Amino acid sequence: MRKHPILVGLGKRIRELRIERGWSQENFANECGLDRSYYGGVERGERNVAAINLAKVAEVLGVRVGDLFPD
Amino acid sequence: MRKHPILVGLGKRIRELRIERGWSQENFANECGLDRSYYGGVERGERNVAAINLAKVAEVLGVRVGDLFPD
DNA sequence: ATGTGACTTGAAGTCCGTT
DNA sequence: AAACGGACTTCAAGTCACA
Repeated sequence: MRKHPILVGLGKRIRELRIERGWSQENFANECGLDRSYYGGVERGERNVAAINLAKVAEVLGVRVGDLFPD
Repeated sequence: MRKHPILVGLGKRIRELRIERGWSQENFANECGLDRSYYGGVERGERNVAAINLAKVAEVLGVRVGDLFPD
């Protein structure tokens, strides 16, 4: 599987924000309209997630898409 | 899914930044390691570009990935 | 130099399950 | 609650010819 550093950083950041908000992966994934299995892979940095799904995640988290990427 | 507003906004922003730097689509795409035709589609909002390609574009533009998304 | 349509291939994304 | 797998279907990635 792929573990591109960009994706790992992205996954870690999203996970942080989700946990801050007290969501489970499963509930959060459902809220975003994503499959729980797929979403788990995103947090683990194994999925090269595309822009529209990034936008969905950012919206549910209540942040801008840019905030999903670590500096 | 094609011409999604998120993608159109993203493409416009990327185009702005590219033109500011005086690149042609073709030269810029090559610099990013992308095909010019594919890249053109990104600027037109016709491609749901994924995180790794966003990272390539941001790097060549010298901005953070978050800066590619309009507020 | 860019827009566009058509195309193939590999990965994105879904749906079920078990650990 | 989360990781992980199999078996799918859909779409992003990447390329080309032509306008």
